[in-house]
Amino acid sequence: MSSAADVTPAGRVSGIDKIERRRIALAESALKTLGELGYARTSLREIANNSEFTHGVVHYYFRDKIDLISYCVRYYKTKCAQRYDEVVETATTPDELGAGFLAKMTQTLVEETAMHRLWYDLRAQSMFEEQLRADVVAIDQLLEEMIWRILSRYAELLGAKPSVDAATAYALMDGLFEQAVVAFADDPTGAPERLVQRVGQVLPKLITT
Amino acid sequence: MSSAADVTPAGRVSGIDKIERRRIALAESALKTLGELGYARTSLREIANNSEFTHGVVHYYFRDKIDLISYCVRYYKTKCAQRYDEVVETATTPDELGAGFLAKMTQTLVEETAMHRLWYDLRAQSMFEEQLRADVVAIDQLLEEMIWRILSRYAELLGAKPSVDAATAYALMDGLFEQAVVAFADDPTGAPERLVQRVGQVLPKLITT
DNA sequence: GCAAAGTCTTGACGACTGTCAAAGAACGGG
DNA sequence: CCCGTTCTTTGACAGTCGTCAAGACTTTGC
Repeated sequence: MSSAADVTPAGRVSGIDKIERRRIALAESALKTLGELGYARTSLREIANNSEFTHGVVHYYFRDKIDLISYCVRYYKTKCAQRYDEVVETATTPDELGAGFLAKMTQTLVEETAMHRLWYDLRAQSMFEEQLRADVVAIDQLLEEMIWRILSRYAELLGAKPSVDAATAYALMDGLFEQAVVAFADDPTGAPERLVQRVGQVLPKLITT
Repeated sequence: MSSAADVTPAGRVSGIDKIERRRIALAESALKTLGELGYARTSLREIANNSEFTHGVVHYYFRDKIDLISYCVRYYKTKCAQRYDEVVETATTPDELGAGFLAKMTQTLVEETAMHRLWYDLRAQSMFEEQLRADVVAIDQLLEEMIWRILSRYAELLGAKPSVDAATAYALMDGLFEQAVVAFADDPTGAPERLVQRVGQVLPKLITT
């Protein structure tokens, strides 16, 4: 498992980078705990216990709990942004793009279940805690753009055009994905296959030839 | 404001009914607080404070916190089940059904924002707390059937058939609605209109003439 | 009208939370 | 090597949480 807190080849890190690396290391550890327990049940002490640090260190690098969570969310954002970009860039046929998209979708559903659970949790929490709202909105925007890149490229390869706007397309795909995440949490059996079947059902309806 | 704990005209209530009425009154009060604060920030004392009862009463009628929340969820379920049934039964043309559906959808978005926020919160929590899972799954099932009644009736009035299965249709509609609820929580301006526009965009694509 | 059952209030408990401050360790420049 | 800065540990704080129990009040059955 690679850590983002690796030192440079020179063995030294500049001061500002060092504290940034600590923050990243803490965020990664916190995300692991958050994904396991959810926002409500995760305490700073629990985060510290599941890491190599003590609970005092957390407060040395983050002003308070919201600051930490907020940082985690922003850090997480950078990871899921370009998850599908490779598929979009390499696919040369509609089928290839569709298959690649579905494959990546089920892969992330299975391999990063905890992160997705956490995302839907945090999005719900943002409706009650306005301090989370800005970060959540930003991630939603990012995901919407990602879906739009896929859909418009898919239409382009078919010599067609998307028949819905970006926000609608994202809401539809997200609805299917969240359903799969909830179902997967309840019983992993068959959830990925059902997701593939349903997305495959819907995707052709979102373009006009 | 009518309470579900009204006494019968005779002024007496049977023993079993009385405790059931208390539970309902407590659940309604709890739902108000839950919708305002969300699952994580709602304590039993807060529920009691926002009601006419003391915190001891809560524990007299409910074994523990999960028992109360679970009861609230089941109680809430019965209210949203037949929300759209009237529209389905009275509409005689596709446009009438579509318009009625959209009108009810935006109405409940605006008037019952808190309840919807709570629902998406609880569904997310159910992925971490398995005690909530059964109730959440039951409600999801109910909502899926509701959407299916609308869509299949809509298709019927058009002399057509739905082009997606019930689970897919529900996931799509739910994705659009959740997007609207989140957007509405952030900024109520225009969210209902955007929801109408998007659902109107999608609905025709879910049937094959 | 009295005893028994049911209902409610009050106060307490142990555990947990976020936050902070003071003491200690590690480190780097002089 | 030593001293000042940076980092870390530890322990404590005030508050809140869910839970429970002992007693007071109310209703019911006879």
